[in-house]
Amino acid sequence: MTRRARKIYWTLVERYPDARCELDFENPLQLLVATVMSAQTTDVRVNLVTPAVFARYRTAGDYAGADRTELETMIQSTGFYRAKTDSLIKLGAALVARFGGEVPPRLNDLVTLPGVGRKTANVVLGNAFGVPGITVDTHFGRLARRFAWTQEKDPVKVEHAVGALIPKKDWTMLSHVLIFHGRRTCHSRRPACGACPVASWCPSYGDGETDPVKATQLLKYELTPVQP
DNA sequence: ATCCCGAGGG
DNA sequence: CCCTCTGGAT
Repeated sequence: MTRRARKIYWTLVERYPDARCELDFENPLQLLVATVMSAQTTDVRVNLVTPAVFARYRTAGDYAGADRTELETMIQSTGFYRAKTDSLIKLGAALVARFGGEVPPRLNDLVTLPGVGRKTANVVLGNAFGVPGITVDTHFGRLARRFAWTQEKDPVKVEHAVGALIPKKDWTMLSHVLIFHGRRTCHSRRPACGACPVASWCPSYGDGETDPVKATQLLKYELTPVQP
């Protein structure tokens, strides 16, 4: 179990050498804001609006005192913009009120912030503070189940199960490569098994949910097919 | 139509 | 467990 998991992990690391956090940021606050905005949209789209947002709002207090309409307009193209604006304003206020305007480098503190769930918290910990964290998004959860690392759906249980298989120092990179793999190859509906570098170790290969032949035809990236 | 590196609320 | 929030790309 552990051996297979690590083999899959290292193979994916080689397959996605560019796997990393793709949100532009210079400090924890910027990453936190960008990550809150990234829900149900793409990093490319978030990076399109953050320059203007970061120029206008530089401190937690700036977000707390933001003009709602102005901020909504700036982040409108990222979707869910009313909920996100609401979160960012409350988030700024909470940072000022409870953490001296700084982003707390602890999971238990981060998840108490408005608009910050466990996934967002671990992104900030891993990429702004260098604290190893597993970010269980929809891709990560799906792949953890396909690889039979766990059948749990509760993100916390998934974290614990996978964390026991992969060394802690690799948790952040593991999150990135699984998410890359989920987006670029092992899609939810039509996984491109014909181009999957870990198909030979995948317990779900050919189980009916996957569609190797047709999925291969949908491949948009130049990946070398691997026969199991 | 379906999906996107979610979170909060019922 | 369910639902809602939203624009943009494919």
